[in-house]
Amino acid sequence: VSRVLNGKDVDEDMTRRVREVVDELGYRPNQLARSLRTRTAMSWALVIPDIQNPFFNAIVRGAEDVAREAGYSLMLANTDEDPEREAAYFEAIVDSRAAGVLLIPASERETPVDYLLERGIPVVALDRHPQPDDIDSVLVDNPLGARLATERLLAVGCERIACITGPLQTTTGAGRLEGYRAALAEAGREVDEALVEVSDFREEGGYTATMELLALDEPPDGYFVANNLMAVGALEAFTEQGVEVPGDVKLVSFDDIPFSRLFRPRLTAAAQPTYEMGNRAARLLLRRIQDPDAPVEHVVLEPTLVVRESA
Amino acid sequence: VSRVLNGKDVDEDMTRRVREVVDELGYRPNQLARSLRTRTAMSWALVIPDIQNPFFNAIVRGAEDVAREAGYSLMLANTDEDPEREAAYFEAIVDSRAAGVLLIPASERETPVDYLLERGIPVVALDRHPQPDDIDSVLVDNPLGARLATERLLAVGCERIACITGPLQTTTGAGRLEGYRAALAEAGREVDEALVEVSDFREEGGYTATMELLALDEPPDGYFVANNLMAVGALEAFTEQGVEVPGDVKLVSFDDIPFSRLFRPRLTAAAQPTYEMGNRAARLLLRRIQDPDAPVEHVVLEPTLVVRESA
DNA sequence: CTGAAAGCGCTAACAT
DNA sequence: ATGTTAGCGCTTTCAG
Repeated sequence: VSRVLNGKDVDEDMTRRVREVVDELGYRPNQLARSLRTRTAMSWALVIPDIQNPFFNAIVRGAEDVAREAGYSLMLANTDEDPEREAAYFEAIVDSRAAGVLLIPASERETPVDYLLERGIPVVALDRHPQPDDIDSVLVDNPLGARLATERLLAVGCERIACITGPLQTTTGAGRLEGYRAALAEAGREVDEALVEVSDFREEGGYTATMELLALDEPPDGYFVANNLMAVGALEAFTEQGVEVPGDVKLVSFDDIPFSRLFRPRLTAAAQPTYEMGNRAARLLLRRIQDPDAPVEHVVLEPTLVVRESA
Repeated sequence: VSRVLNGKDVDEDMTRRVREVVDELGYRPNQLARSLRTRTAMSWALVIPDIQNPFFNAIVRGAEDVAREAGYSLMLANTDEDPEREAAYFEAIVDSRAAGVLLIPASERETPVDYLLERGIPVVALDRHPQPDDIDSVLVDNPLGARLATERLLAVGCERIACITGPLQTTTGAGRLEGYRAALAEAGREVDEALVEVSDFREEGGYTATMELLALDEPPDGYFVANNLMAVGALEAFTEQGVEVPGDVKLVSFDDIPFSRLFRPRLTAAAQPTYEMGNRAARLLLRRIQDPDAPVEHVVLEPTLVVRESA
């Protein structure tokens, strides 16, 4: 029976007979026993840091389609940006003998990718790059997106452009600040370090940073905010302080927000190709499973500027 | 070793000795083998219909906290409102011998809850109620929420109040329409059937329904829209047609939307206690696992009206 | 090509 | 209280 169901060499008669009985009995192999024996299961895990961040949710879609088509079921794990929870999920993933993991690391330094690798589970990194960078990855060109955003602010006539970025030890935080600097340099502007805020990619952080910038003697007239949540925080600060966008100041964010066309103002943003990111990562994982020795691949996707009202 | 690790009767000496060696070797039991033997695993599945709908995402949080505390890992499955995908996930869930399932059914009629139940996996229904209603469930009081919403529209002086609801074969669609009717009846108003639109809980559907209502000879001056996505669609229709909210018409939606305070206009809504829903459902599941014969419980939570700008 | 037997790593039942 | 054995349901040798 095992041989028939797994498509090994069996003659036709046998095959037919087995199939018949299988159908009749509605027999389904016990996958647990199968996994115990083969040491692998037909499932993938997708580890995301924040189930409530629409950016990550959009990535899921792209991965799902590939997984389903290849016959894998995709289980999601929400780490809440907490390395401890992430570690707990890693254990559960190993326990389940998942065939592979799509990982958006909670932390670039603490995330124990090796724990999975050592146990034979291939990992593809998404959005952020965990420490040992010898695994497949799909990232977005962060400096490019930041440059597009900053250039837009320059183009609409901003003189003093602020940058609210995330933690500098993250690829995203550092890369986006880098792009901002590059854009200003190219335009022959000097960077006023007082206008650079290193925050935390959270709504609250964006709010606080904006309040600080607003309190400056010479406040900025343009804001590049390095992710969606912080942009929301910035908008709140503006509303609270009666600052009009795009009247008084302009703003460009990184990451799009669903329904953002209903915002006041509608946000101009460097949008990431979220579906594509999930899709490519899943395809990398598939390849890695089929050919463990394939050369490591680092895919870099390009963000695009979506111009709306805010700048 | 098995006995020590599972806390059976063993004397101290033995326990200590085993523990020592376990630590030294970094031994971790193979959960697959364990599950094969015990026919159950320390994991739960949470099945949601749309990973991009913030309402469902918020529910996840409440469930996670309970699961983690009780030592279960929570795996998410996104069905995309598709009964076929849902069925595929059900198989994967059975295969994994999950200890229980938190289910937001993709369809109230087609969802094969029995498939899980027959295989000994307890199920708690959330938000929607699948056909055989002899399982634990956590629902929101849909009629009440709709009444609160409609009463608000009455209170702000609306004369012709429309209702855009979801499919009537769903508890949510039917219940919300029911509450709308009840509120009007209580106020001594007659329901103009031309103002009742049965749609599909999607953005597109909300848009279309609103366009139809707008085209009426005597268009409504108040809109009760029965979920968040359709409210977004309605807002789009208004924007497109140059209808001002709350100037020209008022609107109250069901379900809150994250960041909706940044909307133009900020939405007044009957908000569901999402965290609480996930939390209660998870606690019901826990109880059901510990005591399979406990009486079936149907929890009904109350929505609250959040008044903002739109009505 | 097929039948038989061993064994994946664990727990539960049976002895002692 | 502990040592021993059988067996969960599969796949993979090894013979034939």
